[in-house]
Amino acid sequence: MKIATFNINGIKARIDALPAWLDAASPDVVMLQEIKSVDEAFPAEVFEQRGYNVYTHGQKSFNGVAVLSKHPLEDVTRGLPGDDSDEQARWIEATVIGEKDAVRICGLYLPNGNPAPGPKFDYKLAWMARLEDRARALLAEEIPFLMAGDYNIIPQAEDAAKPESWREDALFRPESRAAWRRLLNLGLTEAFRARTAGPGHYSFWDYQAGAWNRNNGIRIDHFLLSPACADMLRDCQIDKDVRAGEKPSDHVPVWVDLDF
DNA sequence: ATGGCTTGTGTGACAAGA
Repeated sequence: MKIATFNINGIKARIDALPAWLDAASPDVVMLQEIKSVDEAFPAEVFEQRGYNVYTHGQKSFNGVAVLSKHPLEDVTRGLPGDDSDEQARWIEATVIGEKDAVRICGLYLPNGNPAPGPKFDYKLAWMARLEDRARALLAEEIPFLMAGDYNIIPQAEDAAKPESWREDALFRPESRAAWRRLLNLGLTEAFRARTAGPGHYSFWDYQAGAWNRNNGIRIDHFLLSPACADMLRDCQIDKDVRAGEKPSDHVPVWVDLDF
């Protein structure tokens, strides 16, 4: 089962590039972030024509997440628990039934948090505390699960081409990385680092200042796997070449191949 | 980078992103 995450930076702007990647990569499931669309305006038919079931959790102008799945999903829920006043569309979860097992998949768009310090950074950290609570609850259910998406977290210095320039940034500040480590310390496995060591692996390159041409990137799109899900991991890759395509997103897809 | 680009909104510039 090939499961991908892709921050598309607007479904309207990616209406050619996203189907082109789907046709080339043919993932079974895709978690999308930053659809920047309300549910009614999401062009589901483009993906239904390609055999995908479409589940959206959108909002006007900003944020918005979705799941595309060749297998019908069960028990789809929208919104991260823990704050009924939070109106930002950043979380969707569902169950995928495989041949041997079922896996709970969570698609997330974690707040950027800049400028830090400030209210946006406070919101990021509060959101990460709710994420940790949700991970604990899923662990207690003892079902295999994964949490995938744009975490807006640079885990370590090796995950940035120029780590010194991110030192004060909400993506790399000590408080953000500590919250990330608390997730790992629950017993979750980061899929990419379970298979690939060393620097130079990125999932985002800014549109500005020739960041792509200079390979000035950061790795901020991640998969966290529960222990049972980590046992299913066969592969994890970053589709870097997508960044060189026609009218690309500033993020590229990351995917796992799971045996279930 | 005091943001050099790209989005959405909407038809003006601005807000937001990372």
